[in-house]
Amino acid sequence: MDFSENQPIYQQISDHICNQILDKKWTPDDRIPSVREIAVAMEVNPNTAMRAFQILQEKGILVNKRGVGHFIADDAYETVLELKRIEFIETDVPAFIKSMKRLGYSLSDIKDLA
Amino acid sequence: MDFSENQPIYQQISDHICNQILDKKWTPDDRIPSVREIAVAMEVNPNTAMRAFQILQEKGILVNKRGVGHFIADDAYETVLELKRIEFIETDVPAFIKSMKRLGYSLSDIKDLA
Amino acid sequence: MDFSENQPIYQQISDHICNQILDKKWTPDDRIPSVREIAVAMEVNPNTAMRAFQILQEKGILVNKRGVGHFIADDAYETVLELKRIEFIETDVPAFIKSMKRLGYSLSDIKDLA
Amino acid sequence: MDFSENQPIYQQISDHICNQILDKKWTPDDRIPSVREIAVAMEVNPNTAMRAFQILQEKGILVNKRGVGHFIADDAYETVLELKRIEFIETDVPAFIKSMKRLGYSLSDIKDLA
DNA sequence: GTGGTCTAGACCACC
DNA sequence: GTGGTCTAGACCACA
Repeated sequence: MDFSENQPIYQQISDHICNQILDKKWTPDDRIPSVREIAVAMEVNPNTAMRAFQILQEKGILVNKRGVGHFIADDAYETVLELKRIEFIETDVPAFIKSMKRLGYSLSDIKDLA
Repeated sequence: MDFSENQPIYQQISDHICNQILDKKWTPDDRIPSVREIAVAMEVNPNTAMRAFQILQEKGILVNKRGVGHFIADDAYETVLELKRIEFIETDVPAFIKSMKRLGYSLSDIKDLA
Repeated sequence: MDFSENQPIYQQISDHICNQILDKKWTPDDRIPSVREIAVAMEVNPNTAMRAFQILQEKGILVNKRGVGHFIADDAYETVLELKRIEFIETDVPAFIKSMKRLGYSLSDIKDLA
Repeated sequence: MDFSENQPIYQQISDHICNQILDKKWTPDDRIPSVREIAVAMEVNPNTAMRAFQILQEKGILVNKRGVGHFIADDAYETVLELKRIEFIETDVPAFIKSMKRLGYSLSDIKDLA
């Protein structure tokens, strides 16, 4: 895992976890590697890893059993999908369409590019 | 004009100017409001507004006549269009397609939404 | 039984037991479920359940007959009542009154809510 | 300002700020002392102070102007009041009433104590 | 072993 | 000057 510069690392980590869930690589009740394990694996400070976990916990995507570890929440897939879809539909798509039109492209042009 | 949090303000300003040019609201030889005017109008630090201008000047989109003001360059439209198109094709489109697929949408879904 | 996040689980367990006593659901000489039983029932680490028992034992609310189990002490009800009343009067009530006033409520408002 | 032990410092700080707002000592558009200033004044690490600020920012109680500082949001008073009231009514009051009854007290007893 | 909090100090981008 | 991110390392409570 290597990190881009324009986004805080903790956010990239939490996005990565969301993607794992969307791709069904991690499913409910799976135990996530501990803060320390992730920190070592990603060559990152434990605090940074922790922060990623906390974000997801607040959104109800991860669940924390104290003294035990972090787990994928039961409805994590649905939650992530909904959150990301809302963001996509309400933010990404309009922005994309807007700059597409401004640059003189149409959806069929995009189709050809994809 | 209100600013998003994920992007530096000076970039949002310079993007805004580019968009004005793309939308043909500002055309070559138009005099652009002075740094101070912009700063006041946008409730922004003059340094910030200045920085936006400098970026555009370096790219040849604005030209500066000392003691007079900033003006839209002759080939500003073409320059902006090319720059933005490259960024769009190489960065925005792939990213858009990627998250589109991950969320289970297709281009025809986007068509319906647009 | 589900646990809140702001308090250690062992304390929540021992509070729970105290409440059973106050509500007269458990009375002197009743044998309390074994540590293992409680641990399984509450989906908790046996160490955690054990710790709850020890606290109550130190306060003279439970008594331990080795090899047999834990039992409610003779004067458990009185002991619990006194301990909890002190805490209530000296800590809970002042804190409650303070935030009540800050939020613009009076005791008669509370009466209506209750 | 001295801190209790049972609660994280960053939470006590953010509660303190909320109380300042409830008590109308800080009003909308007031600039809050910078992270560093607070850190020095409270003899706390800047990171800890920062965390308190972020919590309030997420709740819309503080607003951050980048490179400038943190400010009390326009509707901070209403927001805080509502948040705290909900917590009070839905959590604190029922818990208080419950243990009050369990300990054999009534609201008129509380009145005498207050 | 786990998470959680806190410190100290550095570095950066932004205004 | 401001906030924001990150590291390194310590310490603690909890299970």
